[in-house]
Amino acid sequence: MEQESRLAGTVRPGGRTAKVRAAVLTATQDELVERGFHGLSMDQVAARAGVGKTTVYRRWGTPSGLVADLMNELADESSPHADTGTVEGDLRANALSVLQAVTDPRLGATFQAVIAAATCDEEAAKALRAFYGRRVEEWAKAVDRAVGRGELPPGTDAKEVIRAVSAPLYYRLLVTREPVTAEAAERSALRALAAARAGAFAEGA
Amino acid sequence: MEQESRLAGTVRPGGRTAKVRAAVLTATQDELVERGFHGLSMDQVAARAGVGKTTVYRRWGTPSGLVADLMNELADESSPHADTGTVEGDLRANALSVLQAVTDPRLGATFQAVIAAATCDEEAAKALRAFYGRRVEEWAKAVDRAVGRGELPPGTDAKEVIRAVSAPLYYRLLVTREPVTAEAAERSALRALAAARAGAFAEGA
DNA sequence: ATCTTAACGGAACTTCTGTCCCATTAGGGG
DNA sequence: CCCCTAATGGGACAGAAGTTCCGTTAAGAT
Repeated sequence: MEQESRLAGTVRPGGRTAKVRAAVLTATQDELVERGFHGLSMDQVAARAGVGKTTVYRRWGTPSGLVADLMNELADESSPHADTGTVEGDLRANALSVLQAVTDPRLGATFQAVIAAATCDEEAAKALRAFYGRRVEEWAKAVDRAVGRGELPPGTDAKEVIRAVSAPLYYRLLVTREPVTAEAAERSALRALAAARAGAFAEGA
Repeated sequence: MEQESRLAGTVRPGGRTAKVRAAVLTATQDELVERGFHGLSMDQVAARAGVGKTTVYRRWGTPSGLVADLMNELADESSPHADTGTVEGDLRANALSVLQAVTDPRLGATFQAVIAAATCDEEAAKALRAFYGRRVEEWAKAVDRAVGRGELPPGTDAKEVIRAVSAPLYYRLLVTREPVTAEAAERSALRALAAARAGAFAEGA
């Protein structure tokens, strides 16, 4: 079997191809907002984007593929991370940035869709990991700075602290499905901070 | 329009109907383990359960409906919660119980499916809330006991502490999709405990 | 034991999903 | 500027998903 070549649209990614991709990804997000991942239909996306459905099937294959590509697109837009001078300020900023993301109608719908897709599609799971992996690394620097300043115990696992800030917000979003509020975000940041100060994120513990 | 009556199978829930439900829910879980929520097909479930597909469509309507009913079934099986004598012991027990649940092939696949379904189906979302609401309440008693004993500050939000133990584990399961290990569970319990001891779950904070 | 009817199941049917083929359009190298 | 071909798009098609109709089975009341 001949080595299956790269995806369609990668050899000649000029004007038309790029326009098609943009139109399709926008249409995908619109559909996600209106119908959710479960209601995402390739035909519908093609119609909405004004492109042939053959093209959508050929380039993205499945709804999961669409959603994974959408996430990859979002991952490229770098998230500006704060440097407020204190861990507390930085962690609050982080929590609020997560809040803003999951609260935004388009982004929120997209995240939920990717997470749903990732439960049974490896491509979507990969896109999800890539997105959060990068984001967590960026914000982890704030924790490392805090350790340097002596605000947090040496050996503190910076990435884990950042994940601990996000986790309760995603728990609310996905599991308990309560509204993710600014108060919840604040509390989440402060709780992670309290645990970090107590050394619960340090190596030995 | 005549008030649409109650669901099929609720007026005469005797032997046959109960058997059909059991067979269908078992088949649903089997399919979830093998194919995931995305691959759950009503026809396939009907065939596997050995019942008519008409019956499955009539009683459950959609894959989300199947999964929601499955979750309701699981919610009825009460989860024994521990009383080890210390908060630390109880929170660890809680974390390990979550670990066990999400690690179990059948339960884990079911949880992921319900969470995926809940992102765009209100019925599934409701079943999910009911399941975790009850579970959290049960385990929250352990935190209340700890407050009574003076192990944790007065005014500690017991349910929030319990949610804080679970959150990082679900974050791993759903978002970062790293394996949920016993170490992760232990740490999660200890971090929630550290924050609670520091008063980060108390009223004012 | 008998009767009523809730619930089930088979089969035909419609709609939607996904594939294939081939003509058309336009990127980008020469 | 022209040519080659990557990429698109329409239309026809096969198969799966979902609906409807109606006859059959058995729960539960009398």
